[in-house]
Amino acid sequence: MNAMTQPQTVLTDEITAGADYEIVRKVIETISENYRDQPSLEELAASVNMEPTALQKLFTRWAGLSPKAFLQAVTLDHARRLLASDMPLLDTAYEVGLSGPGRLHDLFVTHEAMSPGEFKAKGAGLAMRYGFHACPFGLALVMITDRGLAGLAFCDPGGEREALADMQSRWPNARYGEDVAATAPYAARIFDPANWRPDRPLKVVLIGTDFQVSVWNALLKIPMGKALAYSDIARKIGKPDAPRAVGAAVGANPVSFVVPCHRAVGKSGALTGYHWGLTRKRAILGWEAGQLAQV
DNA sequence: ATGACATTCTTGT
DNA sequence: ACAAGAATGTCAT
Repeated sequence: MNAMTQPQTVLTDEITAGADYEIVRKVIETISENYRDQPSLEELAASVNMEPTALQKLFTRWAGLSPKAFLQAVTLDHARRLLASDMPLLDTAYEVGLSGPGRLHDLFVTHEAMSPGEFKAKGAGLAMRYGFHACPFGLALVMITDRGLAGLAFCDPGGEREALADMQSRWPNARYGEDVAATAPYAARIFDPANWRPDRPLKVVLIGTDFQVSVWNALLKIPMGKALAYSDIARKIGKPDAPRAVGAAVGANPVSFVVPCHRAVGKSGALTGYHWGLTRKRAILGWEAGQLAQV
């Protein structure tokens, strides 16, 4: 009955990309459940009924990392190393210095917060356009206003309606309309590192409470390939005793991936929760490790 | 390793 | 206004 609300926007090549992610996702799941046992390529391939070489190729093309290297990247030790680097992340002016070595910079964004009045209206008078697009982590729901990107959510094929409802509940009074042509350029820019350039920053509108916006700001200053503990973020925004509230605020981030909520981890380096699924958090972290490895 | 609880902010009633 | 919940952290077993 809801067939009409299922957007028929997925092109052929995007469908195969989605199917690939399904396989990759299963493998990642297997890896993260048994990473202590160091599952071999053969075992992983068997778990998804594939030839080892085929899986190797698919996985590497997807992540820029072999399954074995990926296994390394989601290990506790690795996350701990990301934390251990004691460079003064949040004290340096992040916007200026990063244009240096080729592709080694992050997605650049300019962001503005919504005025308190607009926030209180829960999106009233806001025209929200949205579209679903294939990305390396499944399907991405991109939502934009005329002031820039306002929302980014993830789902698996078939979960479109649920993801859309999740996002709409955040701004119940906004008007919504599907507009894939308008959102497609955003998706292309966000998920292709080749388009991450300071001269073409991405416009983002942050819609949230003061506390939430300050947390999201802190997240934006974590460079790719680094991570911060929730308690560290709490300290950085001047609320050292509120790590749990930080966790809640991170989880409420409506623009996932662009605001790198996946770079917040537990103090021990353990990957804790993720609104769109812990597997996806691992996938994103592994994918970022692959991007860095390609430089 | 496991579990209780402390502490802060958001949200729905 | 109040109570419950949240993507945590810590301390005691």
